Amino acid sequence: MHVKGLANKAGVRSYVVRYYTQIGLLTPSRDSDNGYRQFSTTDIYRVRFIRRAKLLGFKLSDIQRILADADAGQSPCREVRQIITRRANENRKRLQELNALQSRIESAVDVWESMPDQLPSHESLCHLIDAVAEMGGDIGKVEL
Amino acid sequence: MHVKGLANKAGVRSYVVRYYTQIGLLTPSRDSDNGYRQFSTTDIYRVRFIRRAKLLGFKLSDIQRILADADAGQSPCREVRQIITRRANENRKRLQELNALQSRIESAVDVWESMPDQLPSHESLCHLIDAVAEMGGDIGKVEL
DNA sequence: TACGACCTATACGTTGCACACAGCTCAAGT
DNA sequence: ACTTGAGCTGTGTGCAACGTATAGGTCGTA
Repeated sequence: MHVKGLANKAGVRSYVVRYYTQIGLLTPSRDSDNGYRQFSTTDIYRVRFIRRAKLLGFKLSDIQRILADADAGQSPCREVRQIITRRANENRKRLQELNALQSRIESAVDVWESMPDQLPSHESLCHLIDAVAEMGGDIGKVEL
Repeated sequence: MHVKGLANKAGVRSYVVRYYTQIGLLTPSRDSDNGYRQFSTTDIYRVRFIRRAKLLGFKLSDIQRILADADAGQSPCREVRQIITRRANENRKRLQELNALQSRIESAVDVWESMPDQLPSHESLCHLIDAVAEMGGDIGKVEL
């Protein structure tokens, strides 16, 4: 099985398979004829496992550690429990931030409905955005 | 004013100033003595504006367009309205996804409380993760 | 054997920083 | 005047997880 074959059976795109190979999540042999990556049927389970783990919010680097345990014949479940607990907390915080962002956006849209467009002045590049800045919060790290 | 000066007055780190310069959000001249980036006081407003816009979920590429309008003496507000409306919808979708993810995670943690760790078998690399896979959903694109 | 659809490989672009490293500047101390 | 040394500067590289651009290889059919 080559790249496309595995990709189809696992439900991902070809470049995903190549990327996972590149970072060591998959370790195919090479077809001696043409040098193509040669995958086994267990790689199908492996890729599906990776996607399921990502569904739960695991990062690929997490998954790498988990798979390393499994490959070594050890139960990765303890590792899994640790990671998922940490990730759950991170996500909770992230969700709060995003919810706050969305609130800011939606109230901004509301406010702007009734405001006219205006040319930029010296200290205000766009009063629409400055208007929201009044609504509080310092300018810390923001992520989308 | 050099990099650190602007960074302090605008409330960001030095490398942020350098990055914004690199992508063209800031266009300092160069100190003829030593080649350092030379900023003006209006750059302080500019950086603060950028941070406020980011607070509202604008991407730096959005901001670039907005600032280009403002630099050309045109009101960027129409552009702003368009972008923010689009972004609001995107964020709404993203929030739904993240909420769903968090639900999956938390119920997974609950389920796992009562499950024992287990060695990986042929078709199951980690039954803790496989257990959640049963709970539905295909393996589409997932983002953290 | 020639064609062309499809596959492959590598390499680079994306976003918004964060950091490593080496060199430069400037004030204080001797 | 000279030497520290802290702190600043510049460039360059790395990160996550792909997506894409490009050039070339392979295989079935005619």
